[in-house]
Amino acid sequence: MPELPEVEVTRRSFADAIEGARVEAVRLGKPLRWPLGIEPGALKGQRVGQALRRGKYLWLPLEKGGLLMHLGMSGSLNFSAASSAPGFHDHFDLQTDRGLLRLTDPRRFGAVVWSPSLEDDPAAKLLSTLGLEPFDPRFDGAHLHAGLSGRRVAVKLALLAGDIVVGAGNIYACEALFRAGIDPRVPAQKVSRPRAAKLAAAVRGVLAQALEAGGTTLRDFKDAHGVAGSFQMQAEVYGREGLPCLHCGTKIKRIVQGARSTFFCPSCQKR
DNA sequence: AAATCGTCCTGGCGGC
DNA sequence: TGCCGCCAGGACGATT
Repeated sequence: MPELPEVEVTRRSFADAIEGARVEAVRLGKPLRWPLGIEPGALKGQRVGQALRRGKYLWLPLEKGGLLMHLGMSGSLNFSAASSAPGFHDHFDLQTDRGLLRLTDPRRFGAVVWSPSLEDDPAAKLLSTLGLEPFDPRFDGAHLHAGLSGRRVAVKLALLAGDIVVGAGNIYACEALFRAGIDPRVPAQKVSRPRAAKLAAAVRGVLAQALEAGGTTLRDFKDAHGVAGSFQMQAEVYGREGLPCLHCGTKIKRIVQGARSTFFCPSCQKR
């Protein structure tokens, strides 16, 4: 599932190659999460700018507005000089004079939405609830602690909500909580200031490490050149139910929080 | 305001 | 072996 590292790895893998390209054609496949919001033909002839990332969204600027893209659960973007016939799960093609940018997304939770700018709807609305970027210097223990305060939900769910800090989805939230030694079930408001600082550092650390590993590839994820990530090899708790904790040997436990699996070590992670 | 729940979708897997 | 049913999972939008 593309989380921040996967989206950033994707961005880096095609941003330079596509910048300055001119749109030649747009092809839509099956409907994605939201409609494109503009007549595809209207994009023709426009130059592509520098791709940006905000949270798990990508913003591909065009001369008039731009495209806000989300990879959803199973999406990946591919950019190749040679164009090819679309496959069954290819639902958005941006043909340019430098190559074809294609969104492949079997589950179609992803989206490509045209917006007149990042400051106008629909992009502004979609981005308005997002918390700080994890590598923003303002994201620290104080910020995280303030964000967690007054919330009775489990700290794991507060992290996943993305309104305090963006980018940590299910895998990295589990990993960060393990690194910080915090039980994922602890009510958010019960996380002390020092532990919040530890957790903030853990979130940054795990996302940075995943970025270096090219992201996590469980099934579908590939960067824009088809390269898979390898962070799944370094995960300490995610997907390791029943296996011994790499630190203490206790069996890793799996519970369900907010209809999602949480993996944690009952010994290393305290309330 | 915060929390909960429904919703979207389909490959893959467990069960029989 | 083949079919069926269930589930994961990001995040919005509605509801309580």
